[in-house]
Amino acid sequence: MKVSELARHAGVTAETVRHYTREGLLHPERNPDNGYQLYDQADLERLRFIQRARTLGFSVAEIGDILAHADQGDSPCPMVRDLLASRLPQIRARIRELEALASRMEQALDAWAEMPDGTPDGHSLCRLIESFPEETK
Amino acid sequence: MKVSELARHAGVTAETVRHYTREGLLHPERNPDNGYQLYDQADLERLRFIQRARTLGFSVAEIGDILAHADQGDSPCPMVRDLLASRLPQIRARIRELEALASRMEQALDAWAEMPDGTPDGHSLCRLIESFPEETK
DNA sequence: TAAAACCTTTGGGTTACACAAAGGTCAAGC
DNA sequence: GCTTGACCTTTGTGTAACCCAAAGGTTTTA
Repeated sequence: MKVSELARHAGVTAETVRHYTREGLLHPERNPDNGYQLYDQADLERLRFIQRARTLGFSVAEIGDILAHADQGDSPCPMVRDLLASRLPQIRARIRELEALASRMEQALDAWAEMPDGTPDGHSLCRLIESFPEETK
Repeated sequence: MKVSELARHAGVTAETVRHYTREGLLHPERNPDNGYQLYDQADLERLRFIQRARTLGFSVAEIGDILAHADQGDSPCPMVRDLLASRLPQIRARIRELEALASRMEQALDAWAEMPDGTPDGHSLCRLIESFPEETK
């Protein structure tokens, strides 16, 4: 398979396939006649593995490590468990941050509903934003 | 004030101040003797404005636009309202994405609790990940 | 006066690709 | 045989908001 063919089979763009190949996650052969990259069925499975791992939140670099371990015959499973377990609280923290942000945004829009637009006057750039309380952490 | 002084007053790093200056959000004068950037009280207020806007989710580029408008004497308030109103649903969408991700991660950790680690065997790289259902969207 | 502390600019790193450019390859139709 | 369109290659740039290192000048302080 050529780049685009593999990409089509997996539902990604050719650029994505090239990216994973550049990053060392896929190891295509080369057609000696034209230099084209040639992928086989195993690469397709590998690409699908990458996709599954991506939906679980693993980074491309992490998946590279996982694949490298597996390629050496070592079980990547303990690493996989650890990565996921340590990433989960980070995701939860990020969610809380975004929820706090959304609350601030809503609160601001609410408070601003009754405020008029102002013209910058040297003291105030935009009273809407200035009316917003500063962070106190 | 020099870079680090301004930074200290606002509780950010000197790098951040330099960044905003490079991006055109702050316009320090120059000490002709040594080329140092000189900030005044108005710059400190401006920096605090930037911080408030950042906590509301505005990007540095957007804040640059807001400040540029204000500097021209135009009220940036309508822009500010619009930006915030259109950003809010995006934030909510992002939250839902992350919640879905967190669910998948939890579900995976649960399911894996009873699974043994495996050794890659040519068919399987890591059954943990492979056991996870593919995305069907 | 020497060292510590701070200033400057330039350039590279982070994440996961997207995209454009310049040029070679290939299959199909005329 | 040749043109055209589709696809391949590599290289380099852009994204967001900074962080950090390097090399070299300046200021402050002991």
